[in-house]
Amino acid sequence: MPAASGEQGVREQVSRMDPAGADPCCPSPTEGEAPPPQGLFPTSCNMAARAPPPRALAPPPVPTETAGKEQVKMELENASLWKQFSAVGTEMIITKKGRRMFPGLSVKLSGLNPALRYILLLDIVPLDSSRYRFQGDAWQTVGEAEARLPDRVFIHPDSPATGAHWLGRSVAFHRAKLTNHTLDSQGHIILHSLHRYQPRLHIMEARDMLRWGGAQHSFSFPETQFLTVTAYQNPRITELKIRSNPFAKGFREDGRNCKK
DNA sequence: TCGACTCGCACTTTTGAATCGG
DNA sequence: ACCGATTCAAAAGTGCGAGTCG
Repeated sequence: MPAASGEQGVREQVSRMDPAGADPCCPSPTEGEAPPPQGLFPTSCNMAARAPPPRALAPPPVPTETAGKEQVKMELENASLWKQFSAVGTEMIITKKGRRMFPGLSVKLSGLNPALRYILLLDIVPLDSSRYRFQGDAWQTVGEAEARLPDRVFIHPDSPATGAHWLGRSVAFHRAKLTNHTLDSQGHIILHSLHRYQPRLHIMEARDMLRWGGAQHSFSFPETQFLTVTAYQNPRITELKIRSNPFAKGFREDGRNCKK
């Protein structure tokens, strides 16, 4: 299946950590996108104020002299599935214990330096400042969004790995979990229910897990935007999920658990 | 009263340890 | 002793529906 081209449906921002500049743990918002209310990574104060998730670290920067000379590209592998959901209005269940995303984010990378090491990150940012409700047959805004929660990132379990490792294989973030538990200690990404979000993927040069720095590439795919819910609102989304998700096989018409 | 949320259920897939044979 | 393939049980991931909460 041909994946979406690097130019189609992909927005990339490339930024560079300034070794001697502003707070390296909180890079200023990248250009070309509405600046999120908070930086990509929590401030050290934020990190100290809450229990750190197992793989969500705020490492010190590493000055690097090697910038990506070739253009780094990221393609969404399962873009067609995402587009099916997006056409209906993607909903993601969030639970207290954490729920995986479906569809999951699966991408292919190109343009990385095979010899350099990289860390791949996923974070999810609010799309707007509204709260939503499913009324009639559509989502409508019903008021102001709740206060933004502390940012958390999901670090791909293979990180850090060389460019050679990431190139030519599909990189899946299906283990990332979403929760509505504001005091979550499992490192899941905390979101508000009934809000709209945009997942973002980041590639960072790194020598190891504790020394990040150098060029940073950020990508977002419009078709991966979603609304968070604690129970599906749109029956068409339920139908699509049951049809597409192997774990929900039991609810298909030929399954024993299907409702008549 | 109503909408949002939680929890347990029955089902499926995934994962990893144990076992077996070459 | 080692390694790869197979088996199997436990863990994890699904949506549903009833019950709870504010």
